[in-house]
Amino acid sequence: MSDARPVRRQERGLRRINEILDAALGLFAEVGFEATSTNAIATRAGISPGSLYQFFANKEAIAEALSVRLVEALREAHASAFGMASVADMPLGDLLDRMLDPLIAFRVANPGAKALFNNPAMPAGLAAATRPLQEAVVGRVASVLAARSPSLPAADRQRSALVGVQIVAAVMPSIVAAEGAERAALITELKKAMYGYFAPLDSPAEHR
Amino acid sequence: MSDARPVRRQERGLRRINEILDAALGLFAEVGFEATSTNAIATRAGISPGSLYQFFANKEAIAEALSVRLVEALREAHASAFGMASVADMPLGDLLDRMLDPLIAFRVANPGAKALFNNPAMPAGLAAATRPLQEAVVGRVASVLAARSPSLPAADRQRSALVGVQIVAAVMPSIVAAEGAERAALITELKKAMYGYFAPLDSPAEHR
DNA sequence: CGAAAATACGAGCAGTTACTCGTATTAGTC
DNA sequence: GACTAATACGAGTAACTGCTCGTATTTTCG
Repeated sequence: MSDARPVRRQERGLRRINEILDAALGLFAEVGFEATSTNAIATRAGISPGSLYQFFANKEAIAEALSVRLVEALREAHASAFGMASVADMPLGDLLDRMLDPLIAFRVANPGAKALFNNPAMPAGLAAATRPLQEAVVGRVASVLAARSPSLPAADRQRSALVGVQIVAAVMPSIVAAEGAERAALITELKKAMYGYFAPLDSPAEHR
Repeated sequence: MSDARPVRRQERGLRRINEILDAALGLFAEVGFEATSTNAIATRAGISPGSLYQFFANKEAIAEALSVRLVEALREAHASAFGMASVADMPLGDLLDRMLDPLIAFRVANPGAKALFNNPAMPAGLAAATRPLQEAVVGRVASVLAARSPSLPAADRQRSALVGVQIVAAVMPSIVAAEGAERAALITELKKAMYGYFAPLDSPAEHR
């Protein structure tokens, strides 16, 4: 109802935006989305509360921007992992390695991402802000599934992708929290679970 | 540091405690733990904020008591489902049905339980309050695993139980949210995932 | 240079939160 | 019936929340 006028950002402003996003990501990692106050974000970013609101309309908008930044980063991580290789022809085990390893590396490197990813107890505002992220991830998995199992009905495919993503999301916090050998063991368990779930759905060429 | 003196509850008090717990469970289901205010719990329970604190030291203590109540209810649900039948000899598919069906029924009937169960984004206070619940559930699964696969090292068994519980916890909200055919389909998916994960660990008598 | 836009500040606002406290009522016990 | 402990009330408190606003500085650009 008021000004929809877009602001012409200068370089300084773009830098600030990134600093704010970094601060928010760190705080989300440490105390979660709800418990992170906008004043705390501003303080960690080294600016005043007023300045923060020069760049973001509200707290939810920060989560949204963060979500966009994460989709982008994840897209790149996966793109480099897949390269030109066709997703349809790979053995399932290799495919899981190629999809999960970058994702795990990403989550280990960005513990704050946890707050943004699909998890069952997401506060209302956050859920709205990260819906595109969730959909991007589930859609990505569904399209891989479509390539490998063209005979699977679309609804089943979508549901399987969702469940697969939820399983990964469920185990990921333990993986990120663990270290060394225990982390490796948990990663193995996750892959076993994913393999056990997807192998029966997979293209006949794959399993025995 | 102050009074550790236990209060001698009268019947009226015990009734109030249950009313408070019911109110809290309902609100947790509707808006989540963090967003539920203690004043709102008191109001729904039909008492004043002051009265609430006659029975619970703080908000976290309410979650704790609720957690205890849920462990109890769940224990009963599972006990009646198992009866005398030995957990060690059952086919894996049957075992999964017997463990998961009552759990799903319980969660559908108690949507508020969602806030109390293991989920990755649990606020700090709630996590502390419900740790016993998590441990009870994981321990239960681990002991079933121990009965069926005695050769599995204890550490592996514990880890597998944890991952199994996390998978269930991850898919459960979707199941509770869905209805009719979609819910049934999601339950099937969950069981497929659990079967795929546990079958390779299971006692040799079981698979093929 | 000079004006407009972008960036910056931080005290402060209205609202909410978990929780307290002084006081009143009710129930159990001798 | 009297004494004590349990239950009940609800206005109040201090802290904190997301966010605003008046004002000041810096940058861009003609």
